[in-house]
Amino acid sequence: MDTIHPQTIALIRKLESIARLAPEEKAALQRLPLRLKTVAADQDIVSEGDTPFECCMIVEGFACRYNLTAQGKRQILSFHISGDIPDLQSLHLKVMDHSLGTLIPCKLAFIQHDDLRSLMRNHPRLGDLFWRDTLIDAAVFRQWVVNVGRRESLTRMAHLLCELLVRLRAVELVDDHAFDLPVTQGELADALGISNVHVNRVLQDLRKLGLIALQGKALRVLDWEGLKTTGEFDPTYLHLTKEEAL
Amino acid sequence: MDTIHPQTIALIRKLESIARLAPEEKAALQRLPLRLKTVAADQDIVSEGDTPFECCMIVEGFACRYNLTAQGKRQILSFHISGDIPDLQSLHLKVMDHSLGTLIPCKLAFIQHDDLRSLMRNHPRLGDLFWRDTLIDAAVFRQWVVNVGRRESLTRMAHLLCELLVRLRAVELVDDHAFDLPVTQGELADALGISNVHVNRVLQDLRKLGLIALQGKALRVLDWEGLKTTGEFDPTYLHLTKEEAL
DNA sequence: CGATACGTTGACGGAAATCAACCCCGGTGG
DNA sequence: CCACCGGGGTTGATTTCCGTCAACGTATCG
Repeated sequence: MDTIHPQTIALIRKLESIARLAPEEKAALQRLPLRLKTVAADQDIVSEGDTPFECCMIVEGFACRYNLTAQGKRQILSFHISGDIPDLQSLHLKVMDHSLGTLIPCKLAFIQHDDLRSLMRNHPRLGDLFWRDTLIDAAVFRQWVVNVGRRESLTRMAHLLCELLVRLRAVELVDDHAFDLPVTQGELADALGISNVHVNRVLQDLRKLGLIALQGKALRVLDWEGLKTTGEFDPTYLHLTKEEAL
Repeated sequence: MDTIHPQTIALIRKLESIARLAPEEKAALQRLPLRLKTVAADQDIVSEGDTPFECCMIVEGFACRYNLTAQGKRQILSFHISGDIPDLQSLHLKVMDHSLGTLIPCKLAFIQHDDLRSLMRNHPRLGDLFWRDTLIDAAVFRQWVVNVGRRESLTRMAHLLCELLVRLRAVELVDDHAFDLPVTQGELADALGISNVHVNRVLQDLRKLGLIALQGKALRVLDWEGLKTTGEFDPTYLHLTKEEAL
């Protein structure tokens, strides 16, 4: 019951990227009861219409939230990485209005709503912090609205890559501007609201501009300043504590 | 200090559309200290980069949150109506990552962060309710991502009109499928990520299909079922307590 | 009553979708 | 061991939706 769970390291690292944690808060997080699960690629973790009684923390892997239109088109709403709790909103919104699925095999840790609630009762600052986390979530959605609504496809792609780099770096998954991008071009297309064919062309353009190198799933940003400029990227909306200028 | 403020009626009505309120909670809301202000059309209430110390409640009028791209294009992120507190997120996100502005002259009521915090301390259920409100906010952003990313312009417009009708009806601003839409076509364009010329054509298409009547700012939905169908509209994401089927 | 903002219409152009091959590569099974 | 298969990536040809430009109509207001 009071076991310390190493899987919470990812969560703590993520939360520390958006706020300070007191030692006793970290300890309380580490004692959260977890239900561990490994899930294959392309599986729903939670589906639209579900009424979950627990939240899902990504320990390792790559997941996304998405919606399907009546025409059967998919729009990916956000990508999620180690330390994220993508369905934290289910604490206060009973019915899922979108789905959460894996993109590659994932290690997950489920946390009961009740356990989260008592944690927040005992540690009000953690309650505020989780609220803050969902607010940052919303800020990211806002940027995505701008991205798909008002930016041309090259800018869109650059912006997405910038966001991923900064978020991955915050949880130490970036090695000198290089990181793993384990998604298909079709999935990028569904995130950016463009076609998979066009994703291919835009990625080539970014390569020709000398901004990125991409071989297989290995992405290296060759010109960070240039990528930020073409992506019109300003990390303010991620509300990180240490401004990761770099 | 313990004055009862009639301006909170709008807020209470809005909160009651997404949860039940206990009498003492309503009373506490009515005693919130307010700073009233009237603002002309097309004025920023809060601007990107600001660090507000208070939140803004719309008593009457029509406002929007928006962002500007490097190319000077505007993307409207959400519309806000009577009872909304569009910048509630500033409680936990110090820096505004977008702007909040009026679309028509508005009556506003500002509430100090500190007053909100003590309100939530004394009434934890209200704290949860405000959190819930920001989560619904995020759900609306998600739908907008889908709308702008994966729907064609006619569907997009229909979806937006459906959302506005349901939200306005929840605060009793709809009279038998008719309501005031006090925004220009250019503003609709900035919300939908299309051009103002195209907005004009899409609105004409909706009229030709017999779905809406629009003269000046007066919008009447002639075929609600038809509009919902062409807009692929499912109100679940608004998380209203009484499902406004109608 | 002119100034100005908003709405409407038509002509034209362009960014990206769609369609259709084809390639490459890893996995599987005969 | 190699043939087959299928998913993902790449490329070119064609189409389409929507943007841009430009002109004109209309309404509101100081």
